[in-house]
Amino acid sequence: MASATEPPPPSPPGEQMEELRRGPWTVEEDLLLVQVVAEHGEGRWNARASHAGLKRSGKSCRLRWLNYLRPDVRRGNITAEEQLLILELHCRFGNRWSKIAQHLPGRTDNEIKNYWRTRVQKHAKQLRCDIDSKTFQDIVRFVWMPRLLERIHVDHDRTIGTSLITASEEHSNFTNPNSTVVQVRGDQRDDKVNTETTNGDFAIGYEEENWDIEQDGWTINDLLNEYKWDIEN
DNA sequence: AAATGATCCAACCGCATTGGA
DNA sequence: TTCCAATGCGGTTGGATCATT
Repeated sequence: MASATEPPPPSPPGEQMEELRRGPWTVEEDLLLVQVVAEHGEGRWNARASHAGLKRSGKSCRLRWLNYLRPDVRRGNITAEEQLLILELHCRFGNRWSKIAQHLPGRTDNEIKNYWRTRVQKHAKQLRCDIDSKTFQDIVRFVWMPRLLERIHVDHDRTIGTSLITASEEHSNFTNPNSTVVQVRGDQRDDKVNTETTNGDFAIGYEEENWDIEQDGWTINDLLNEYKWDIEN
């Protein structure tokens, strides 16, 4: 936390009264913050802010550091593995974002929260069910999570180059060799979802998914019942 | 090409908790 | 024990960007 060489106490009264800056951070501000944290470490954010000459609240500095400037912060798309972990952990911890973030190195609570709100809640909305409902929890458990597992499996095979079959074949065989259910679902969804790419692979990306199940004549119960039946047999 | 709507995400806000004086 | 500043956390907002019409 605080280093031996502490910055001087907060600025004089005149300066304290100065209006604090808000909104997006500039490159210059980022550099100042990085520099002051490198010199004095994290914590005591109000002192750090004034020491660096930043017209920002300590709170704002802390948030900027933790969510953006920290060297170990991981940026870019949430991977299938991470998605799966988030779904699992959310089952266990609920909206305890910081708790969930502890299990995803480099990901911030803010990022996970945003992921949940934008992607997961969107699906609940599309399915016209409450995100906290048993129905949606079942969909997550029995449909979404198996599909993520499947995707991880496919990606893994593709990466190590041992799979000679196409992802589309894999897609229908993985969860249950006797099952065609997942494949049927995939085929029935929007073109954007499981579009076959030029190399014959399936783009099963979550980002492209669009669960217009009811639009395709499938109700939530149809989906759950059939999928439950399928995994039980 | 312009207008409009949808989506994403950085940043803010308010409340709760912690820890030191 | 009480007070208060710092910190942590979850919810919310607003602007930028992308997609669609």
